[in-house]
Amino acid sequence: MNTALTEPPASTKTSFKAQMLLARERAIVVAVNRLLAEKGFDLMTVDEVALEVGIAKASLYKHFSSKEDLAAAAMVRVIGLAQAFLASLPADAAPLGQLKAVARWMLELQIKGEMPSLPSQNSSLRANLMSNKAYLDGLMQISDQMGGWIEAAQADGSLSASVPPLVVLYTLYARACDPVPGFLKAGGQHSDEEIIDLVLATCFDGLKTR
Amino acid sequence: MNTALTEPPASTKTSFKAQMLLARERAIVVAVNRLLAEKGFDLMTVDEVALEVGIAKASLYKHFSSKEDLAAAAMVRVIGLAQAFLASLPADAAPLGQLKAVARWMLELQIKGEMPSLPSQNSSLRANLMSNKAYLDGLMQISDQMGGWIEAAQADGSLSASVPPLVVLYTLYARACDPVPGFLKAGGQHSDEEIIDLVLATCFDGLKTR
DNA sequence: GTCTATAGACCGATAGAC
DNA sequence: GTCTATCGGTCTATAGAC
Repeated sequence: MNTALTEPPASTKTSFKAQMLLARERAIVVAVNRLLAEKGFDLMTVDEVALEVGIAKASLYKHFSSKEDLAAAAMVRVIGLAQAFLASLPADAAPLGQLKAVARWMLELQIKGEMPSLPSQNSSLRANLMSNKAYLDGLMQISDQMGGWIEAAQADGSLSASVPPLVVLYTLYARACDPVPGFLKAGGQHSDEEIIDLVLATCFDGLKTR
Repeated sequence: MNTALTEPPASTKTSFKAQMLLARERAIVVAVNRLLAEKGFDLMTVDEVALEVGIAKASLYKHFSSKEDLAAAAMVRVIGLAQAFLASLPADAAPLGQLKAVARWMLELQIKGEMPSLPSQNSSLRANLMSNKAYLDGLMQISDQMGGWIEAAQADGSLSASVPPLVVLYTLYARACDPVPGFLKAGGQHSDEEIIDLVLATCFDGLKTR
């Protein structure tokens, strides 16, 4: 056997343990993300999460002190994915194209069943999220970037100037929990790609004839 | 005293009792409707409903045999309201105008906090609703009527022909649970009327410049 | 006096927390 | 693996109508 593998330097020992913890934490968050997308916060049980990860429920509470914290971690993860996607976009593209790309990305995540959705009514959950710095900072950064594109797109005439930028931003965010893709998917008449194209078209072009 | 009031015909005796039952049933359904709009199905408790109506929980179960039945009754009520609204529309108006009117009606109901919203994930609830004839019949009738308008609007060129009618129908239905009005209302920058106009405009005209 | 409907205690199950 | 709270659902004693 390779001694480099069986006898790593002492410094990697703690690093290894830390990495295991990190890996398990990631696994937990991924599981929560999926369950949150599948059943929503209220119907997701902590037991399910532990079962899916394959660890004891008590171990969950070593990482996250409440069910709300679990959900918050999943939201922070998605925010991070969104930030990574935004950063991967070519900086010199047309602003309207950037906005469309973001909307498409959210719809793809949703239709793949990987978009966690929290009930907007649950106040304890909202309070928890609103005191989560990582979530708020990420959301703010995304909103700033998209806000810039929205203003640029209105300035270059591609986006309607009669809709306030905040309304545009919220309308795009709302694609993350749009029920229409799910309805269409259940209908079975369209492929996922067609569904996304249709929803994007109705969102940007409207229902009326152009 | 008026004997006509103190001594009604015998037939009104049972009618009076029945009317009281009916009135209470209506009160229950209205309360459920409000709570369903406010907190959603999962967070609404049967005790709350009983408290709001001012009757004992056991009395609730004289009228409705389960929490799912309560929710279904609220949905049937809203379906009935929608049917009444559709029937009140002038039959000779332009089809696009009819569709806009329906979307506006749904948004108004939602922004007033009177649109019950069920989690689309809860399967026991869905099964219950899907076996409710009154609900299904009402929904079908509404869909037929709106489907007719959609096809007419596409035929007269006012509605985009490149969007399948079913997608149009679902997109309009989705206004009932659109989170954008709630976000805008929380922002406090717009009146309810402005919010509805903005959401309707983005829905029918799209985000892009025309 | 009888009978119905009500109020409110009560039970079992489940889920979050430790 | 345990503890506790909560919630959906039921049971029983009682008040009031006839």
